[in-house]
Amino acid sequence: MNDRLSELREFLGTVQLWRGLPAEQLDVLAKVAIAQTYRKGEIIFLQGDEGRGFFVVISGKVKVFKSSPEGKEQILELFAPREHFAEVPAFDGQCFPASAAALEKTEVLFFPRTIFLELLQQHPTLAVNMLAIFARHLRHFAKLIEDLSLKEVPGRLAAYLLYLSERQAALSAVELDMTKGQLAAFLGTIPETLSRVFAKLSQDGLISIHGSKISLLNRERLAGLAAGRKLSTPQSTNRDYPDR
Amino acid sequence: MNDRLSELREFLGTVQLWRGLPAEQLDVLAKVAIAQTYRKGEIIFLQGDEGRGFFVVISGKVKVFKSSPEGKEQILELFAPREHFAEVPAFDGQCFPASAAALEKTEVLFFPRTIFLELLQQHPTLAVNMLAIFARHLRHFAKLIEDLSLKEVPGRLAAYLLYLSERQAALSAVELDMTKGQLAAFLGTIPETLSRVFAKLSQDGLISIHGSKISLLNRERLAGLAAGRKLSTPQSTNRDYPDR
DNA sequence: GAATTTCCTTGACTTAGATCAAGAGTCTTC
DNA sequence: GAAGACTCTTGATCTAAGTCAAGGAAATTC
Repeated sequence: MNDRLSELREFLGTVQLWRGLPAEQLDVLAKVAIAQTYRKGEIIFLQGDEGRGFFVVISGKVKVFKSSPEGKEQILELFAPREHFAEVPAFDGQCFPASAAALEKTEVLFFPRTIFLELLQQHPTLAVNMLAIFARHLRHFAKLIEDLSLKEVPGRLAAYLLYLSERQAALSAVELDMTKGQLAAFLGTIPETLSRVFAKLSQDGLISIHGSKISLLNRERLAGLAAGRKLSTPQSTNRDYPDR
Repeated sequence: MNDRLSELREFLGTVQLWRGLPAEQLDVLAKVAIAQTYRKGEIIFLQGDEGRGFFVVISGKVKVFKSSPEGKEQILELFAPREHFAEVPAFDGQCFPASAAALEKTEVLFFPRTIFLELLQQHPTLAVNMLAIFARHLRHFAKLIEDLSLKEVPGRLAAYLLYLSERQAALSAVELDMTKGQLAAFLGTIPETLSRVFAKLSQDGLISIHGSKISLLNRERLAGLAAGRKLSTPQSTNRDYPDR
């Protein structure tokens, strides 16, 4: 019994948000945390639901996404163990701005809003942690908006592959960290289109594909694509942007 | 001399971010603030520039935007007097994630990063103000991503018109708060397309247009469009979203 | 108040990407 | 290890929206 609690406390100490919190507070958190388990595909909350608190992933993987009436889906972010999501509704008390679902069997800890707000009052360091987290999300969203609005699918895919290669510290080959269908929803497209784009990049010799392993054969051209240049046009010098 | 300073102090007191700050601190801020003036169309900073601080609008209007090598532009947010922008780079010290330009003759106050961070340390209330501001931006970005990825241009326009009508507390007619060209960039499209969509909605009897004044003739169908339903399909009942 | 610039609209055309449909792999699961 | 269920690919077609081009309406400037 005590074991489980101290184990939990230790886990909480490794979570970004609670960094710098004294041990007694971690104990309090460990006691109020509500463990939940979700099966693969199960919904955790829906856009518009009342935001009663937020979640920390213990194991598994969670997608936070928007969906349209026609069933198309846009993944906003993915969360792995030790990461947390739905902090915004926990903070401002308004409804969830997106939905969340488990991509595989997933365990999370749920923290009710009230405890979160109390701690935020008492520990200024928490507010700074929180600001850093929000700032990261804002940068990520700004990037996503740029991709959706200004880049074509090949550019988005190229950018993602280069990002993966950086994250995995692998120059020549990367391993996709989700299914291609999920990647499509993450890049703002559909599986059919993504499949064709993979085929195209492969044909043009930029990558080669072996299941979920992708070899990056020409980083330079991939980077060009990611920067918004089309495949056909090798390079174009800078140009003026007339004020719209 | 003293007049200008006290005027400035008073102005700063009305800015969201500094809310709750004691008068002496406002004085300090008034002294370190650097006033800047920009002509219509002038760039304030470019994406990638080092983020040395942030800005409060005194008068005029500012757009924060992303642009592609081909010259297409996506406006992320617009800022009016008393609002501030570029808080994220001021907070995390990294480069600006987007560019900013004046849409008309604009006066701003610039606050160097260092002062901002100092105050943040000393006044926990500031961190909470800041969190509220970040939370608002995050919700706005999430909405923009949803619009870009899941809605067509007519839906985005309808949503914007309804938003304006709410903000202006006007049921029957709204006044556009920017040029149609800017609105196009705000909605993730180009002037030609927006113009056609305006014409379409007008033909179909949803709105009528008199310059920058738009009468909303059928809020219900506008709301349907904004929710992602197509113009042709009058309504469709809820449906399952198979897990992708 | 004429002139120049900026902004908006309309038309003809092109295209990226979505949709629909049908197979082909892969992976579970009993 | 066969059955079923996902997941991915490929082809044919459609369409929303971007591009190019040109004319008209407003608004600024001198």
